[in-house]
Amino acid sequence: MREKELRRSLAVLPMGTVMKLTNLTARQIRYYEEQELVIPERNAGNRRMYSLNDIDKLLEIKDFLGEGINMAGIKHIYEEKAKKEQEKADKHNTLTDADVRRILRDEFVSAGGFMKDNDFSLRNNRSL
DNA sequence: CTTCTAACA
DNA sequence: TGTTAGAA
Repeated sequence: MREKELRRSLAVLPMGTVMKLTNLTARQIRYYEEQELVIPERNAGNRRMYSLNDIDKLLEIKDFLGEGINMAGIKHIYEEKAKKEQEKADKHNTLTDADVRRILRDEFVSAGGFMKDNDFSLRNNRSL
């Protein structure tokens, strides 16, 4: 499920393709970039290159606009979404007590070269 | 031929 | 947002 995300993030679509896929004008697409929504990569020739995720976001923006939401509103929506994703990332990266114990054990093992005795290592593993 | 930036009879 | 000019 990680490989798929990588491919969806690959910027391989030029403006013309994005216009056809989203039915938006180049003017609009560039304007949304100015508003810091959907920032595309640039190729060697300074051409904007979009990813499939960018396409999804542009379509989402088009929907929001169609529902009568303005730029400020859309920006607010993504700001909130970014905050929640950050919180989740923080929690996901929090070490559990089990993680700390495992890391501590590995540190001691590599530092002292203990655990040569099988009985000792088995007893030690059982306690972890 | 396509896309980019900058600007507005 | 549309459109256009001139460059890349």
